[in-house]
Amino acid sequence: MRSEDIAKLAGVSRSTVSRVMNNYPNVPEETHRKVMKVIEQYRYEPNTSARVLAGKGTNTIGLFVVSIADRQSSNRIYQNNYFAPFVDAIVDTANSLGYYVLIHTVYTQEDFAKVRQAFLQRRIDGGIIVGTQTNIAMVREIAGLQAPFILIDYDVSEITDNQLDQNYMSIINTDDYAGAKEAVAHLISLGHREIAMIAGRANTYSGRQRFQAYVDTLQAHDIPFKESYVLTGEFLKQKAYDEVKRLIRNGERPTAIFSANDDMAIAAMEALREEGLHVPDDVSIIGFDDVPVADQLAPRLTSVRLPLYEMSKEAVHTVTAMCERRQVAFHTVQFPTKLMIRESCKEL
Amino acid sequence: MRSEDIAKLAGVSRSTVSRVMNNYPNVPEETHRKVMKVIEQYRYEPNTSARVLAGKGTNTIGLFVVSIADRQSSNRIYQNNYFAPFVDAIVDTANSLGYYVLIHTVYTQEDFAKVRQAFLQRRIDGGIIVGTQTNIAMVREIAGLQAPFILIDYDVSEITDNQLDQNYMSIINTDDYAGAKEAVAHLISLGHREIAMIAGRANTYSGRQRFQAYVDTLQAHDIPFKESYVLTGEFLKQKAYDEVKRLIRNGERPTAIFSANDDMAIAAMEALREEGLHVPDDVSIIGFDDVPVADQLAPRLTSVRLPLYEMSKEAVHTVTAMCERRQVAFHTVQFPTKLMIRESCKEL
DNA sequence: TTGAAAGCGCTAACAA
DNA sequence: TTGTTAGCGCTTTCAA
Repeated sequence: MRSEDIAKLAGVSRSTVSRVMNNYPNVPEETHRKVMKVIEQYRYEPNTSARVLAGKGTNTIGLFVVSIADRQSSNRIYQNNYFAPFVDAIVDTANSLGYYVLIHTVYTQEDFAKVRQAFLQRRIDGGIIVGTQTNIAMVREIAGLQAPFILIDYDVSEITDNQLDQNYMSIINTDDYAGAKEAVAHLISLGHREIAMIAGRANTYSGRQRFQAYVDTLQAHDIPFKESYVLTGEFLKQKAYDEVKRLIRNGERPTAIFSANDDMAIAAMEALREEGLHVPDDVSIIGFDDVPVADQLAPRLTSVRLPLYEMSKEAVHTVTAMCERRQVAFHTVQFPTKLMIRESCKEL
Repeated sequence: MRSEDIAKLAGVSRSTVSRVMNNYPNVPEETHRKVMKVIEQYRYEPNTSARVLAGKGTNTIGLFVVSIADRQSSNRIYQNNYFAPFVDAIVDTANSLGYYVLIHTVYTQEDFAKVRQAFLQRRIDGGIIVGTQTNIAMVREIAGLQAPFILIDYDVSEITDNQLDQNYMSIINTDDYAGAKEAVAHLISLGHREIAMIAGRANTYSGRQRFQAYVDTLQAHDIPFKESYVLTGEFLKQKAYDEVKRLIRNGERPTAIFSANDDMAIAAMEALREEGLHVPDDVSIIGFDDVPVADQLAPRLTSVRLPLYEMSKEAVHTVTAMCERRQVAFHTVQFPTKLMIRESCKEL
């Protein structure tokens, strides 16, 4: 069924059908009703490709999830404790605004070609990129596409320093620094001074911020920084697990561990258990992200909550506003975190 | 940059550019190279809408997640322990086959209009629907769209009984009956005879199969069926929690509970704990789905594993094959389940 | 208020 | 082997 068919059935021209479909004001109510009746009767839906080709938007946004896990890893699909709620919230919000969401996962540098393609092939009006590792070349390229996009978790200063075209870009972050500071300060307030950290990837903004806050907060409380207490977890369960095992077997005995994300904290708990150490009696642990399961573990994990839903909503609202030219200025938001105190930390 | 621009730069016609882009055989290597060079230099990507309008496929499949949770529920996004791996696996598989995925969540009857729209507007070449509740009218309507689609978890006999057009349809299930039977038999083999069940929704195929297997297996072992032992959990955490509390407060004391999914099993564990009952010492529990967290709980949850990744792969391969006319026949597959024995069940 | 017609960027049948 | 040309189904300008 094409607009021409509807036009014939309603006794009008294709133009009028189009005007009705697009709610143009210069259609008398009578005509509108007449055409609408046929449209509904035949459940006519205009062909998206045709309307896009004729100049309309796609009403679709791209969601690109840059994953740190291997494509090969067979349990990769179980590693997205962090991303799933994002995807969920973004899809929902977009849907509720009448947008479709084209989703693509990115594992390799070559996969990035796919995000460029999606824009260049005009499959989407705008995009949201989550999980980006520092990659100014990539960001510059996307910025050059002149299509609206949002980066979630990216260093704003890197954009400004490199004088990128900011007209189509926005950045949404959480206040990772403040969140991490609060977490470490919490441990210190419980009497801990031997605090190890399982660090995230240094090539992500959040990874760097959380680590820097750890360093600074120790210093602010006159606690010496120990190199051996810094574990490189890279945000990966397995890495964290191995590092914690190594730490313990080296005879190190921190009384507390601050983990840059919950997945690693969970892996750490497992490693500690296997080494005969009890959480929180022997070692206190704080995670980051407050993934859904944090509250279902034994002991329930103390963690820094990120307002993922609000962030996703903001991302979708911003990108669609940009798509519709309702908003043009470069814009960055930083959402506050919240320390969720549960059972995994003990006062010394 | 349009194909015409490329044509000019390469000194050929648009047709030749098109032939190169589509890997037509009748282009001499020389010409191919010449054109390719310009294409790569300018990073030309053909406009998707134009090629679709000219008769090509969209290279996009729709993924429709029919959710049982409320759109309103603030913690809805945390309720998708089951769907997240599906989405993940489907997106990945599709991406690896060169397909994009358009994802949409469906909460209400009206939302179903969106899946029809996606097809009718020709946004997608085919679709996968997961989480469908029995809704023969809906299935009939989609079948009438003459576009390939896959139903995951749907009663095959309902399709055949209703004589639906099967030319564009396939169904992928797990052997829920066998899985549930194995789970209940496991409890019985541990000496349990007082076995309650938290049932899923009766309007889903898996919900019905799991329940029927419970009934049949009890009977096969001469264990009387007790109406009061059937809790209506509807696959929802909250419902299950409330029902378990009610059961216990009514003074009922089953020694084991078989739950139709893990989310409800987790809720049950919480409810039992609050009632002062210990798992597995006082009550044994088996879940279904084997969600990622099942292995991280305390005690680690015994559960029936579904091969989600394989199912997703199969779904994507089938739907793309149908889109490309490589496969046309109606086709249904049933994947085997596997009982993962962990710590939540005790021998009496 | 409405219709005719041009054009969006591509593919494919046809002709050369 | 290559180019010309006619659509694909819509929106929108222009003219009536």
